[in-house]
Amino acid sequence: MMGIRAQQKEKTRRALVDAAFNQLNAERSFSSLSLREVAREAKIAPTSFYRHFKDMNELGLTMVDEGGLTLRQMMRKGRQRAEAGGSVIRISVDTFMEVLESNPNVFRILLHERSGTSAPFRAAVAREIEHFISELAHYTEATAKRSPELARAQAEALVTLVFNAGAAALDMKRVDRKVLADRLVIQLRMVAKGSEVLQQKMDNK
Amino acid sequence: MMGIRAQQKEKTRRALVDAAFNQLNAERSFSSLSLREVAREAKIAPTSFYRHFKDMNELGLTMVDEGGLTLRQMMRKGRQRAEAGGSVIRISVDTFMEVLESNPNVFRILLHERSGTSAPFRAAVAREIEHFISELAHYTEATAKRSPELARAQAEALVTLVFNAGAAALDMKRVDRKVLADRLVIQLRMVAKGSEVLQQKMDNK
DNA sequence: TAAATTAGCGTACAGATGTACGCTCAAAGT
DNA sequence: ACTTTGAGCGTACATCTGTACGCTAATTTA
Repeated sequence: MMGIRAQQKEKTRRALVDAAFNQLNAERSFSSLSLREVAREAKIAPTSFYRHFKDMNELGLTMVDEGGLTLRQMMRKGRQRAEAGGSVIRISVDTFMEVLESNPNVFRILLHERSGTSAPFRAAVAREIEHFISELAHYTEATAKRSPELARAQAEALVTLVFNAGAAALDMKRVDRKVLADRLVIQLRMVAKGSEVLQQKMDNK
Repeated sequence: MMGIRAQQKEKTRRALVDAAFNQLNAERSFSSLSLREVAREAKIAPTSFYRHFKDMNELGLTMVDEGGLTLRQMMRKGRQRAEAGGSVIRISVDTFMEVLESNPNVFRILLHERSGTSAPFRAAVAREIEHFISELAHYTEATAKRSPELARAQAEALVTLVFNAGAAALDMKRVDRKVLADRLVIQLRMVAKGSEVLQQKMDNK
């Protein structure tokens, strides 16, 4: 059990993480946040920040980790829904858009820092997305009988398209997001179909 | 003809733009540059910056415009090469990678600010990339007999995959870039093939 | 030739930033 | 009951930022 002291500390730590997440929006990226701003939002003195994180970088990596968690929860949710039958692609896109909508700032940090300026950040995000890709590749290899190379390329393309659409969707109105999602589904079908054809060509040689 | 005075002014202006481009690298994005840093690099006093640009934002938009120019030159080059025959996809990817390698910082600002925090920047980059997409869609619609909607979705997917690979390639060694380019070609073929199949299905109804 | 324009500079200032240091005082450990 | 620990605070400082203001000197215009 956690002592009173540890509980309070955890609470403040969360306040810091939440404060950082809350300051993110279309016009504000993590790297533009200052330590003092975050501390201010979390209602602690700037210098108290150091009781919890070595620096802003460490806070950021914590946030990316939480993003990874969200991604994995999303995968589980998608898989569950897919079991009930229906178009896997459609279900996945809908699930993605739902999760995106209810955790915009989690995706903001993932999508932005993916091509950000901090190498550790990029690596951390890449690692999380890699999970996604390799799981998808494995799944495709097994169920759709693709060669490992093709499965990998296909998975990568799918994930690229999905995340890219996600970044675009973040600051859209619901209506536009719907259009985007529909087009995304078509694009994913292109990749899936095309991959199938390429695989057939290889098999016939 | 340009007077001595106007010439010198233009020279300094270029020095500022070049200074900004030169400060960009994997660890340094445009938005992290300060007016003073740029002025320092260009060897002028900070306050002289204002003789050329209203603020850093205006400098940045100028840089994005130059990026658009590079993109259009690239398209022209790709088209010329493609006329000589061969795989359009392969030729396009190779051209892209070449241009990327010789103008890394131009692509840095385009690729980074595409998902950056400044709305005007995002709009400017989006406009440049939109050229790309619509030209490609038009081309595909004409030569491969696609419906406008499918051509558009296909072009968007292709461009997304290419630019995404470009962002990843920026900070890779030559060898890794080769692997990436080969995989990109496969992915683009998937999209092209898949689009073809989808179009056929539509036509047969 | 005289007057007007202007690119570039130096000084100056208010505001923000990260963080070092030492204090307090409630909780945990003994 | 005592000592130790440590989360949070306030003060302080050096550094950086954007930019206002006024000057100079060379070019352009009249």
